[in-house]
Amino acid sequence: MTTIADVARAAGVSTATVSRALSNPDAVSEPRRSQVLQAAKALGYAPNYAAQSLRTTRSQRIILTVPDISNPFFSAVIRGAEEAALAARYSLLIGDTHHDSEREEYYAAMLTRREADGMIFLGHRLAPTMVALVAKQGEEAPIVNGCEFEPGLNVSSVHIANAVAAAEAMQHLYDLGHRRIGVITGPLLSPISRDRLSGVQGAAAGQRLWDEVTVRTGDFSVDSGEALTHELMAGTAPPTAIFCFSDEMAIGAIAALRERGLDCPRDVSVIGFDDIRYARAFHPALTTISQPKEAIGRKAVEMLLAILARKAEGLASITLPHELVVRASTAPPPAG
Amino acid sequence: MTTIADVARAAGVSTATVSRALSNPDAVSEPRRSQVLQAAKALGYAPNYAAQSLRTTRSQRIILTVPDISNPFFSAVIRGAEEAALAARYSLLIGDTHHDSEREEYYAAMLTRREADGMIFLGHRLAPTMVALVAKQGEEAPIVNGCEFEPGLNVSSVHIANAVAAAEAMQHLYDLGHRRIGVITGPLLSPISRDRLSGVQGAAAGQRLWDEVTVRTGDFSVDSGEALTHELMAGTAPPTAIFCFSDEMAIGAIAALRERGLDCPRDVSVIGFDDIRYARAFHPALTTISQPKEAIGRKAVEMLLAILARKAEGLASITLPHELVVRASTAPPPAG
DNA sequence: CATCATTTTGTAATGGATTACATTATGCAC
DNA sequence: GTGCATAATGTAATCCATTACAAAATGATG
Repeated sequence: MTTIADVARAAGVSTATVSRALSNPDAVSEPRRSQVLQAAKALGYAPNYAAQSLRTTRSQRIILTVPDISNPFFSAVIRGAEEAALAARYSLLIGDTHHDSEREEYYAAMLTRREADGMIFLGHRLAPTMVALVAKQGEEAPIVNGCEFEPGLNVSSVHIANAVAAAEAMQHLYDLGHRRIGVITGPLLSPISRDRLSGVQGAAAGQRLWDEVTVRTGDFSVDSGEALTHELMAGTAPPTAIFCFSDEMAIGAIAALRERGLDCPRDVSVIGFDDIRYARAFHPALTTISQPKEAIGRKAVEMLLAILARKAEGLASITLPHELVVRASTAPPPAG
Repeated sequence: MTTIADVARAAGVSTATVSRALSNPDAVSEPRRSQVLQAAKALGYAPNYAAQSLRTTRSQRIILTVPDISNPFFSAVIRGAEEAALAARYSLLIGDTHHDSEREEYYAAMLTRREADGMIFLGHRLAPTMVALVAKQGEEAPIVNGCEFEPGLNVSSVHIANAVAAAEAMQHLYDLGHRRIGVITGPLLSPISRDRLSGVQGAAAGQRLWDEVTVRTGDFSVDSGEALTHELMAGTAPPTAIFCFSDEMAIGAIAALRERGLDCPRDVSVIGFDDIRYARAFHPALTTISQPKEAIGRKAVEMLLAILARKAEGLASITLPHELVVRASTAPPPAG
């Protein structure tokens, strides 16, 4: 491995000059600078990452944990984060937690070991190590929550207005003429689900139709959407529309309807949440709440970088715009 | 930050003993060991990653580059890789290249800087830095290719038998009675596409029906599947079945058929490739070639670790089993 | 109890870059 | 040409853990 000393020797200067020529060019006179650059190039020199990181106490890394990396919603967020990180010459370390707290803790420990300068977590749970860090460092703690917003955690976050979005989804169904609506939420441990449910309640109450809403708790998966739709449709007076808190569950819901010989949207409307990559190509194309996924990822990184640069002013909770995208999976209820 | 010296002081031993107690417990007598462990715990000590990495010249990191992280095929591979890496106490640095060679080079440079011990790339192109590394280190170069297999690259790889799989897909269509078949490939720069196309040719020639095959070159995206299907169907004597080299293109193909008022599989059968997460839930559920995505990721990591441990014996090119999954998007051609 | 082998522990060098501080070179004014 | 401010460069300490080697402790043997 070529070291800075090799370059220094080749260029006939000190290691200090090499270091400066590379990382702070203005501090070196032109002739030296090109000498150094040339020597570095000739030797194929690249600064050793560990040494640099040890000396500067900066890793230029961000650790991002996701509950499930193969979920296209999360992977879109990751994509945005990666982009923003790259632009700032940071790199992303990705941890798939599989919703498992042991893994969450494992990744959290990376901050302690200074493997990363900061952490972004997409989820609603904070590993004990991180809670301790927040307790100690307060708003200086280099932690940002993406997608969710749990005030008790005391960390900055980026998300959409989940309650508002959910209310809009409901209102869309009411506007189409639906009265009996089934709602399939995500786990109620997550604020995302609770917020959306509040929005549902608000919208329903506004129409004096809360009695006509049936709520079931899913887990965001296709399977749970499918199973719970069967449950909803099996009752007397089944709903004419189903609002799922994720597109995956909406896909499951539509599959269940089909299994029961029902057509979406003719017999039952379905509305999803997220606007994942396949929402448009699916048949029927999903009506859904579009989340600015890439932007959430980008913004989360930017917020984290601001904290790291000590430019953040207190905790921030940023709300990004969502959008109701009406496609083919919703329609007026069948006559009668 | 607490350092090893703090722990040493607190435990009344030397730093060497602390280091040993932590990373090589057998080398330390029982009483000391517990002294040290207790002190470390009390102080909340965790070894500094950069220092450790600098000293040992091991980063315990693997860099994995993907052309598009939000593609569920790749994210499933990543998931498998992450798992295997974690099991070996390595962590994964993920780089989304957006198919962009500059980014490929950027991530490749991480190896040079020793930010990672090895690299796995899902794609068919090797950045110049990596090519140079392979030229220098030969089969010792810590690089593994996932999904594709390009012999000229001289790196080990994990993949399925693409030609065989493609031939099986064609044979499935022939068995159903199809004669005129449209094929939508991926970019022919990638060996994956070329191999699959060879399989198609083999199967068609075996039936003496190569004349009846129409090939179009896509880019694996939903959009290209859609556009090229329109092209295929616009001709005189359009195909009765379409084989797409990715599920995403198959989804696009089915959408195009629907736009033309055609039903899949009644009027035209469609078969995909990959068996992504949504293949099953899509309507009609996709007939496709299932790739062992997680296993590819896992295996790639294992191969890389073997190279790093100098346990690999020469270049390896591992073929994992695929499977034709027949679902609802294929059926016999319409009568007449 | 002396001797030697074996464990255990400590001392200090090491990995490679950055940077405070010291030194030397350069430029400008008179 | 001298003196002084400023720019450029160099010397060496530093970041923190690991580990070769040296030293000390322990135990076994006769």
